[in-house]
Amino acid sequence: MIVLLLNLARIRSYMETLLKNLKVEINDKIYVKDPESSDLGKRIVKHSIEMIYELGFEQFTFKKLGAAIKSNESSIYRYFENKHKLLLYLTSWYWSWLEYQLVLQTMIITSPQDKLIKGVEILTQEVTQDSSFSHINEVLLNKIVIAEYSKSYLTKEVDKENKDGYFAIYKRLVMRLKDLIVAVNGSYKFPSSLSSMIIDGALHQHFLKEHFSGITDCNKKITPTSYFLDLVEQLIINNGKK
Amino acid sequence: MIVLLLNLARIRSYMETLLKNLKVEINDKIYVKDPESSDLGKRIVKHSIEMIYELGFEQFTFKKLGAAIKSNESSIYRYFENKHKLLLYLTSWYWSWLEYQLVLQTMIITSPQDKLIKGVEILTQEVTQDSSFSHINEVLLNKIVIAEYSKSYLTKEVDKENKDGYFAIYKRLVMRLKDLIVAVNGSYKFPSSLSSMIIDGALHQHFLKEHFSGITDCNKKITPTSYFLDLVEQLIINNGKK
DNA sequence: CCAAATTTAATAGTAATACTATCAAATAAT
DNA sequence: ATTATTTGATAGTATTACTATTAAATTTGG
Repeated sequence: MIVLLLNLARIRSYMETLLKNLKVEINDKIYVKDPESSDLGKRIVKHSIEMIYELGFEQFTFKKLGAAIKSNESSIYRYFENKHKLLLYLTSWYWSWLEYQLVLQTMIITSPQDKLIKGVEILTQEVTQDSSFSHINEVLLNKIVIAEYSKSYLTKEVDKENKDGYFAIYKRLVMRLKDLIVAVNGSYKFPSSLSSMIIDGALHQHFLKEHFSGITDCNKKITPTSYFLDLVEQLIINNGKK
Repeated sequence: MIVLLLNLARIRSYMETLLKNLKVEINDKIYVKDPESSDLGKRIVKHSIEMIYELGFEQFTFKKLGAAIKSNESSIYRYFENKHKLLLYLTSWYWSWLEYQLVLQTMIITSPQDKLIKGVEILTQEVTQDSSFSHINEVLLNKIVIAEYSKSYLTKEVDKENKDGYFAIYKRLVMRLKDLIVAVNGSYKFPSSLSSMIIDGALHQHFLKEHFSGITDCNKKITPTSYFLDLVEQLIINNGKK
């Protein structure tokens, strides 16, 4: 009984530590003023998600956003230097949210294999319901990440921005999946590449099934998740068992 | 002897058919005027490759290109509607060139496994030497494809442009690799997804090793090719043997 | 090889984008 | 209630992404 209580206490403390680290905390160099700190900031975030989803990143402008929220273009510049920084903010928020899902939902699983399977599921499935956070629509944000995330790092400024930590959350998430892979099969030679490929590849397969359906096996029935689960099973789990 | 001659004749005719289909022929809706048809057109292509490589696609403009080739901005618009179309042209050229490499270099291989291995090598390795085509630098073009290709399809116009056949060469190349996969292991459930993932994933891994080296196992010694070869060996070749 | 047709260069101009600056009005904090 | 901060409104700049026009240069066909 005492052992049980001690374990519970340990688990609780462990969870608290994790949850603290997992708060959606975005590098404050990404914004000029924290959009979470005001009503206007939250409206900027909320409506920018809707507008980028509808118009695409190229057609989206601060002027249009200003009109949509009945605020002024110049006010938006007080929160974000430019739309690139806003995209970095939104995608960082998304990866942070996904990391939170990953850690929370794998925490209670003890089997490394089941942990890995759950992890792959979380990181490759489509987001279908808008949960918890009031002003942020995760369903749309998932679609934005599929269509726009690569534009945030395929720039000439990537090395500088990487140094400034703008991609830290994304990279940490890749490393978490890598750790799950290594835990099942320590002898696999390319755990980091596999992890980064699963996360990026899932975005790509989701894109393909919507737009280039001829070059993917994924569709409404066969999900990217089932493809990547099969992949991981063959490469990591089955070989890990041997 | 006669049999041998007949075979040679058949092989030659087969090669001719293939080479005809493989001529770098780009959908003529991509350009206003064929850049191959004039000296100015070739200079536009040659220098746009150098400029996009140096400046990145966002900073590259027709005005700057005009200045670089000592020609006029308006003259460039007679060849390409806008820089997006120019990017489509360059990347189509690249995929066509790669397809040519793929078909030519796998043609003489009879073993399906060796064919697949060679195919994966061709489609995942870095381009290191500028061959054959006078005014097009394939080494730079490969780097442009790594850094910019996804921008050509991650747009709101993708479905329309896809219907117009702007991505046909790329998709055909994915299908060719898929065919190589199926030839080795017909029971693998996701040959198209694996093929598209290898081609896109190789670009991604090349990017990561240059800019986010922490989340890939690839580097100067461990190439993306060795990673993808191992993948294909485990998923397709070993299981195909069983 | 000369005239006609085509291509290219030069210039100008437009609408939109991506900002910056200024200042007044509204709101919140002490 | 006063002060500080935030927001809104207006204006302005440099650059981009084009289009239009016309003259000069080049190519081509008879």
